[in-house]
Amino acid sequence: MPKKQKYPDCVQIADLIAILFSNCQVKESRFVSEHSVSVVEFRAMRTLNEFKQLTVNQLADKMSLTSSRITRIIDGLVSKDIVNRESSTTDRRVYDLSLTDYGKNEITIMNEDYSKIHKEILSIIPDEYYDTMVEGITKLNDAVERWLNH
Amino acid sequence: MPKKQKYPDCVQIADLIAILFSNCQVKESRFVSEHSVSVVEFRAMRTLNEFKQLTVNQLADKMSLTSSRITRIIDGLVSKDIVNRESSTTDRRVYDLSLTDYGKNEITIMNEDYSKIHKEILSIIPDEYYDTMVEGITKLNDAVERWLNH
DNA sequence: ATTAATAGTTGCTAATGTCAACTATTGATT
DNA sequence: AATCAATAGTTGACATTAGCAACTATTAAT
Repeated sequence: MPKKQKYPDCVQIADLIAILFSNCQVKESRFVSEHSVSVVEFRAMRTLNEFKQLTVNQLADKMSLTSSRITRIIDGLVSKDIVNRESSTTDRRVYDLSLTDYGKNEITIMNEDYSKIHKEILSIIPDEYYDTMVEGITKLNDAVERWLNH
Repeated sequence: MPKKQKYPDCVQIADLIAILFSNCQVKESRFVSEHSVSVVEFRAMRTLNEFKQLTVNQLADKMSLTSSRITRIIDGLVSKDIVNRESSTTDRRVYDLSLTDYGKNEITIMNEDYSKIHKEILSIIPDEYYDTMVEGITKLNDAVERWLNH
């Protein structure tokens, strides 16, 4: 049997993704505006919290930004005492970046708040649909990621 | 029976949405880089294509931007002969914005291409999961929208 | 007729981001 | 060991995206 696609145009889903994307942008900026960091700073903090310690280039890679941009972002976070920037002991060209104790505390609070917002957002979805939703979004994300890597 | 939520923390889904959001950003900018417009310009063109004719304030509202920003965006699109900016006949303070024939042609081509990319992205998802995915994303989007409007 | 409100534009500023040139250090080659 | 190439991060110059406040022109209200 020849392969036949059920939904040939994908116009509906393309629109849907575009709208979701735009709404999430508004959501993100509204969230950070209630804390004392910016959208990128929050992203950098989350990344550093996940990987514990990264070099400038590694963080640039994780965040899909240039090392130059990372320098500036980290400058800001160091001045707020959120990030430690220490010269590597094995290679003096390298800087090891990690969260300070204060930074760890801040990101924990923000993550809790971030989850709380999503809990609030998702509270209107009945429990029995939750798995369907997670599955749907996971599939979409897998598909987008695969496309981005060719 | 007291209400009991099945997934109290929403940490997983919050992370998932954050990752999807970031991936979609990369996807959008890669898409527009293959055409001669920017991400916002594409968004403005799509909005004008959907509503046919809008004033500056109406477009600002649809795009969640300030009228000041819209002026600049439209300046660019007018200079590329994509948008018509005509003084309203009923109220001389108002400008009616609409796509030119060239603009309509361009957005049609871009939309086809945009759908093609999503078709490509979604081609790895088996047909039987497609509905689940659309449903999941729709539910998430409804929830985000409801949260944004308090 | 005067005052209020509205629609859009412009100047200024901030945040986000890239690229190219630079410094300092490390690795490779003869 | 000395030189050259590669790598890591920073800095300067610039572009884009965006908001706010002040402004002009027009319309609505008293």
